[in-house]
Amino acid sequence: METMNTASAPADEPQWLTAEEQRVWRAYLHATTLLEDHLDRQLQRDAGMPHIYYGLLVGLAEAPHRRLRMTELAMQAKITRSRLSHAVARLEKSGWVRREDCPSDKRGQFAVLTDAGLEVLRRTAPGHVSAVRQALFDRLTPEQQKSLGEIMQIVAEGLQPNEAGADLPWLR
Amino acid sequence: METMNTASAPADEPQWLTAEEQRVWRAYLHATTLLEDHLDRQLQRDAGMPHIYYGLLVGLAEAPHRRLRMTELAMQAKITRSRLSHAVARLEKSGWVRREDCPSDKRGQFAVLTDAGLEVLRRTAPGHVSAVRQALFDRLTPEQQKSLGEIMQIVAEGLQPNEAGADLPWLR
DNA sequence: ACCTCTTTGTTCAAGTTTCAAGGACAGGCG
DNA sequence: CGCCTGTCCTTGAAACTTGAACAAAGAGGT
Repeated sequence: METMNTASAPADEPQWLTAEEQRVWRAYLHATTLLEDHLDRQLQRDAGMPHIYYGLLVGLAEAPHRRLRMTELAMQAKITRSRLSHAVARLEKSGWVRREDCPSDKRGQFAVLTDAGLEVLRRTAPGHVSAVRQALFDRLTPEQQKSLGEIMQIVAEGLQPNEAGADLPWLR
Repeated sequence: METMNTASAPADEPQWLTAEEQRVWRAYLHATTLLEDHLDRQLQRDAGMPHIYYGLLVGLAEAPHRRLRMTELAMQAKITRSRLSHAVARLEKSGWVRREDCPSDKRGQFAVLTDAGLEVLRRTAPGHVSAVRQALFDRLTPEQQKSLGEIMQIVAEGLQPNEAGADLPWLR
């Protein structure tokens, strides 16, 4: 719990955000929560499921044979296996996903997108894409889009549990 | 989905995201969910509350007399009044916030940051700021930080029902 | 005063997420 | 084989979120 700052900041003083950094951080928080809420409501209304569940169906739709091992699906969606377990149970109840045993590993389960699941995607994808466009891409210049992609790529890599050579000094 | 259109902008065909846009969008989704999870866990561990609750305390700490009307606090945090009601109930149970009646409007309630609440903030803010730095600012160039701020500002404004000291003539 | 519409904040029920715990299998090693 | 140890996934309870419905009080108009 000690800070090891020695250079520009006093040893035990935290490095507060500058005024400019605060503006950026708040804008980030506002934009991300507003957008997430917006898309959640859009999908709940039009597809009957929250945004993250929709993302699961998309992940399955793009996978070979429309199926993925639970762990793979969880990693792709950046959620815990526990959360995925509950989510798939719900999607199964809705008839959009079905579970299948893995023949080669008896612990394993496949999540498989059903025809009904694919149909839901087909029906709701245009509206969702449109919502994303309206909220994000339509408002940004090509340069901003490019910049956003780079920035988010960097941030995501930095937080990936077991990737990238992030051996930064672990000061807190 | 197959049915691909050949023209650039057919009237009734959805405008799918380009490959580049998809990359940006996925990077955005991954980065934001990873960062949100990361900060949620950091604060749950160090402060005993989720990120959004922490934001409520910060909002109160910065308000005059460390107090805000429920609706104002909800707007500032970009959450519904219902959610805020539950959150404040929980924060009250933890002793970090207290409710007070509004004298001028008998329906109204103030959420007031207690001394214990301020103390929690004082104790945990450095660690949180540090976490934000490590995950975000330390990884971006000054130009990227600036760009991120602009982009998020635009997105937030686009989704805000209506804000910014806007006294615009609203045609009804 | 009266009536109506809006605002404020809460509550209920249903749904979702988290964390800790656990069952079942796989892989390696003596 | 028997015994670890790690991986895969599920479960249950508690915490959190959501949307609709609600009571109470303000705000205006007539």
